Amino acid sequence: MTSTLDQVFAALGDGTRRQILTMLLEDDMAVTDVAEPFEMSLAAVSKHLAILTRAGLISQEKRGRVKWCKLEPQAMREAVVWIESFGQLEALNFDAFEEFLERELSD
Amino acid sequence: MTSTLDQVFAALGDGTRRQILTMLLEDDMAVTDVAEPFEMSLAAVSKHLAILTRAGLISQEKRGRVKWCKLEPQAMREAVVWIESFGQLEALNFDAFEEFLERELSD
DNA sequence: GGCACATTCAACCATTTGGTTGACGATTAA
DNA sequence: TTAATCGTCAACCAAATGGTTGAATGTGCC
Repeated sequence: MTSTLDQVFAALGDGTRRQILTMLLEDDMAVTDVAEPFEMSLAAVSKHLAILTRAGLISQEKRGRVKWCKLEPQAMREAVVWIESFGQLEALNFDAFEEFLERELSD
Repeated sequence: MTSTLDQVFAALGDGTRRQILTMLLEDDMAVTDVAEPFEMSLAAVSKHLAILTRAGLISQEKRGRVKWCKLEPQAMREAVVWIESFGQLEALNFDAFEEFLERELSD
């Protein structure tokens, strides 16, 4: 049951990585610049970026010797849909909802 | 930097746990009943429930020898707020909602 | 060419996760 | 009181996380 959803949520489950994503809202950044505000090694930040890349939350493109990190916010979409749909489901009367589903999916 | 947000996102980063949350949408459940559809030991499910409890996504109350699990969906609120800050959450699109339903409720 | 810079790789370490099995304490029911 | 049920605990295992350091690889600059 390893889906993208697994990786997206897991990637978001770390404050350092959420902070990186927030930084990338402003602009694309080189790995070294991403690492600058953190009190950890460059290699550690590089690993965080790999996890974000694997989850599809960022992309990395090498130009010259610099690797640029770019936010890919649509990767969050599936997670948003899950979490938001969850909220909507919760508000529903489940029995009525099942009837609705049967009607809707039976053709 | 371990926040509730860390725990909520990390807890959601596992398909088994998301499925448990979906099951609990319908009604409160005993641990044994939660475990029933899964092909893993009761002890394993018990650990998943502990992780969900630590994240605040469910609560557990023991009555007699049965421990009841109850969804606490407001724990997701902080996560929704965070994720919404990326401006990706437009009005929920119905197609995506249906996709979600088919994924979550098909089996 | 040679040096400095940007980034990753490799090896290591401690902790957490996701699973197992078997024993155990608590509770209910016969 | 004895037996069955509910759920966790303890010990173990393999794999992943989050970090370190030091060496290696590319690339740009003088």
